[in-house]
Amino acid sequence: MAASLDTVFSALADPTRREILRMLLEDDMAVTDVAEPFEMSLAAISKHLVILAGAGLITQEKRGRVKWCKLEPDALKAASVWMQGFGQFEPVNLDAFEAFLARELGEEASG
Amino acid sequence: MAASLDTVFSALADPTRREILRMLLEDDMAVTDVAEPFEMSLAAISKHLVILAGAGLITQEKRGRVKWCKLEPDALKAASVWMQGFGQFEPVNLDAFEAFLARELGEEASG
DNA sequence: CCCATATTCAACCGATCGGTTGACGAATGG
DNA sequence: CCATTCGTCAACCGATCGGTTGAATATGGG
Repeated sequence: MAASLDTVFSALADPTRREILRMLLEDDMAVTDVAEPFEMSLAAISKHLVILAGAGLITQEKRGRVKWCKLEPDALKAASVWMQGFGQFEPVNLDAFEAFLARELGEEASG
Repeated sequence: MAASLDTVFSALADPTRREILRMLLEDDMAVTDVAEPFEMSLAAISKHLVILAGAGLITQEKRGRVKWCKLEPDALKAASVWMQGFGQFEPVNLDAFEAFLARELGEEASG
């Protein structure tokens, strides 16, 4: 479950895989539907999905013939925390602070 | 300067390079000193440093014979922002909020 | 000047990566 | 039952990766 920083960062290093994550942000998808917009084989996409699952960034559940892919954003947490360790060098980081507040408060207001 | 997400994430995917960044968090270092704690050749470390510089995560400045390596934490910003796009799925993320506040306020208090 | 130090370059190596293709297995439905 | 759809497996390919070694290129100091 808790994948290493190695696997998470290397999973994120490929633009196809990042695009897949972005697509899954909107909704869960079947493997075939994930592959559709890409100009590469289904097998290639299937491999990318295995790598994303190995990094914990998605989970896959088979229902009938169809394997559904679901984003698991929590897997980014360890990587994010690691990166935050370097943020202390930024003078105040007001931008990030405001973005953070806007997101949290916006969520509270609308949820 | 502004490196791609590809180069940043793949630079971060290697544990040796992450350890180098961690070392540079404490202070600027010469190439030879960066290499010292690792059980691999100087040339290998030199290559790692080139990759980190290519990703914008460090800069290197030659003074005399010695090439100094300096952390550039801002290079993590784009990657961090990209990752934050997935954070909205986390219910409230109080942990991150508190960590953020602690860091920012702690800096203000001690600075 | 000459030698030591600091770092990179160049060639090489085996392993992994990202892709292909074709065969295969598993579930669906007329 | 049989054709079809969904997805993976296996073998293969060229390219890139992470490492080595040895030579080359500065630079500094006595």
